[in-house]
Amino acid sequence: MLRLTNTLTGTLEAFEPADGKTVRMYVCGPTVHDFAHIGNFRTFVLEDVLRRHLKSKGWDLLHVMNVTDVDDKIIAKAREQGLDIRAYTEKYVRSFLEDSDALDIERPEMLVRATDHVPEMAALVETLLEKGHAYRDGDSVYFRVAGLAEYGRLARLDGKDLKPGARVDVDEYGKESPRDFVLWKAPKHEDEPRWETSVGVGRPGWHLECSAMAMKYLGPGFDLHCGGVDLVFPHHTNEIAQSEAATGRQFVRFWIHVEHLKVEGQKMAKSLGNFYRLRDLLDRGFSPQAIRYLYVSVPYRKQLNFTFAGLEQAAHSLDRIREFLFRLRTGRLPERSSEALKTAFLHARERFEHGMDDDLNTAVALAAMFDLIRRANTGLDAGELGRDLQGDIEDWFVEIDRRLGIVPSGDEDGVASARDREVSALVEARNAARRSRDFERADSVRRQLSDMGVVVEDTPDGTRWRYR
RNA sequence: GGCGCCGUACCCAAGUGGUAAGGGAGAGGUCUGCAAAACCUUUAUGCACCGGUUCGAAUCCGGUCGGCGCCUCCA
Repeated sequence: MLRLTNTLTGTLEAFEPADGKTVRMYVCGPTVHDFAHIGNFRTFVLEDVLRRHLKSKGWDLLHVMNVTDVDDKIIAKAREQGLDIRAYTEKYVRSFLEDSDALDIERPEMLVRATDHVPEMAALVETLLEKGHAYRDGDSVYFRVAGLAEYGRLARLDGKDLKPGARVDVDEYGKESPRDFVLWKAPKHEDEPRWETSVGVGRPGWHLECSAMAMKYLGPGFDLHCGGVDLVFPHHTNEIAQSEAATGRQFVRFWIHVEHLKVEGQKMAKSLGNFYRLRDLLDRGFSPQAIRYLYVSVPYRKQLNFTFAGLEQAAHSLDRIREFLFRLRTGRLPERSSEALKTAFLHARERFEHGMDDDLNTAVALAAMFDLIRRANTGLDAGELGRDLQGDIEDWFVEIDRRLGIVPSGDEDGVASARDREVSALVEARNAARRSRDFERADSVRRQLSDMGVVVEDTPDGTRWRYR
């Protein structure tokens, strides 16, 4: 049984899709005004882990992710560059998808852009106006929070504690109350992007797109909605308010929020010089998989302190997995395994699943995997791991990879290329030298291989090699 | 000021009343021509600190100190 912490109640609750079959899930995607940073990707990777876990439970998935491709920053930057917003954002949408692929993030069933759904948003505004939950000020439309008893429940605000002097957008002077938020913005400048819609000329407010698109594709009420913790208020709070005011029913059953990451103990900020995009880390020689491992190693509800030392540790942890699989695949194994080892294998698999079911406790899941690695290595040494388990264990690691995306591939054992044949010849030459006890020659070949990025290891079962 | 989270070994981290998982790093050892990998041993009588509840607390309660988040840009 899967249990997740629902922000709506603040407690761990058993989760299953309302219809028992298909999980309807909406995720707040990137605002494409710039390249996504490593903080964004922590959220997206952990949402991906959730997505994969839900699939493993046997449910179908309808996962919608939005791309916010119109907002103040986009408009300003596009204008600076003399581009229309579509042309401006295209580059960042593409880059987001490339980075997502590099991090092995699965594509949602639907990726939807705000600017493709303006009519739906306008329709939602109309409904809110009709029902008296919205009001006009000039060509702008605002949502009226007053009278909604439930407002702010998600963020645990009592609704009236707006800090005096808090930031209030200067163009929203037309609001009846500071708590109200804009649904539809009248154009401020001549060259601003605008849409002619049933509610008038202008552009949508921030929160509107998610309500409109989520309800269009997932229905007025659906199972799961995810995002970073910073979205709890105001974004998700306002999504709930406007959606439920329009439909009169519960918008989302489960809200899941991913904690932020810090960098070297501090908030990541351009002004602190600790702001990283994925590309920045790859340029420093870190693998996307090490980055993903670091994300996965800390459960989603805990702040992750991102450090380069931590990233190196993650890379080393990956090495341990890689070494084990290499040994498992290349070892000379007996026919049968010991009962104790079989039991340990089943126990590890169980513990992995229990960890994941317990609010996606990825740290426990990884611990279960490493326990099995240690136990299997011992078994390999003692000759108690047989061919009857070899395939099962390999299959399990394929499954772990399908679930967490953190298992190094076995590419080094792949189809022999011309280079592979060259390496094999050198390895054989080295062994010939070793047999004739010409260790100087043997070591010189080892150095040559090392320069080619090849690691050579001598084992009781013979010499094996792989690319570093 | 209001609401909330966190503080576990050198680093990361699990743990939600029953006597400290896991990973990385370090030290010693086994194996080994060398090297690597692997394995074994080792690194918290103690979980920020002080009290309390309890037969028993890292886990519950109160307080103190420290760090972080949100209170209309934010993943």
